[in-house]
Amino acid sequence: MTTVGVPAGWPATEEEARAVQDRLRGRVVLDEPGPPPGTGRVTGVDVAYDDDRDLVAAAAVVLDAATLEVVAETTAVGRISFPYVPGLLAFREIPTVRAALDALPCPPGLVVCDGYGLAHPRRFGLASHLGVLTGLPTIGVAKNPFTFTYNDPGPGRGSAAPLLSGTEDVGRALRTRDGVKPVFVSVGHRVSLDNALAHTLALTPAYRLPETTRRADALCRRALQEATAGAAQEASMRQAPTS
DNA sequence: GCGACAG
DNA sequence: ATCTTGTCGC
Repeated sequence: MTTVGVPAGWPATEEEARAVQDRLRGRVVLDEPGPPPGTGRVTGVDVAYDDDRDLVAAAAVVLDAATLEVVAETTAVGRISFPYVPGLLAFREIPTVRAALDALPCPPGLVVCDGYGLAHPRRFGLASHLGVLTGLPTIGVAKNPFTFTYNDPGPGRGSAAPLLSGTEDVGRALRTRDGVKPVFVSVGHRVSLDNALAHTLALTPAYRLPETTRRADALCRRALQEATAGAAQEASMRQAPTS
């Protein structure tokens, strides 16, 4: 487990954060297809919070894209770097997620984020931001439609419908399991939408959510609990050093 | 101005 | 995200 602080120069206000998004937005690469689904590695990243203790834990789990078996996994714990503000999620998640990615013993391949990429008020969501900062191919798979609209996809797995920001097409509502609520897929960095959808389907042979996010979610929760337990133990040591 | 709003 | 028990169903 890695420990991280808030990076120097990290935005402290919403205004600064929006300015960063406007400045970095132009660096997103949208004209690359990205790695072919089912080959190489796919990495899930996710974060869990304890706002009261000002703790955040991130996990990165690398899967073999063909077998979906775990190849490597890391965690990182740090201080919360930004409040939750819709549209500014990346500033809350990225420092710890990057630390977890940096700690991996192997290249992550495609990174699957829990949230959005292009589908964002300024077209620069978490997946876009993480991709630009790391140079890695990224996609976003979100559980909720955020502020976007869509028509229900057909009932079968694989059915998809446009995710719309007004009249602008920013991603897809994708049914990953028969008769189950869709997930919301958008491109991040260096991956086409078709490839993002294919990867998402390849990662959902059994559940609504990609195996990558399921694994990363479980791991970061565990890491947060261990960090929380560690903090509690240190506190009791200070009160009763012999216990 | 008010409400909604990824995690 | 997180607080939280049981419960219906395959």
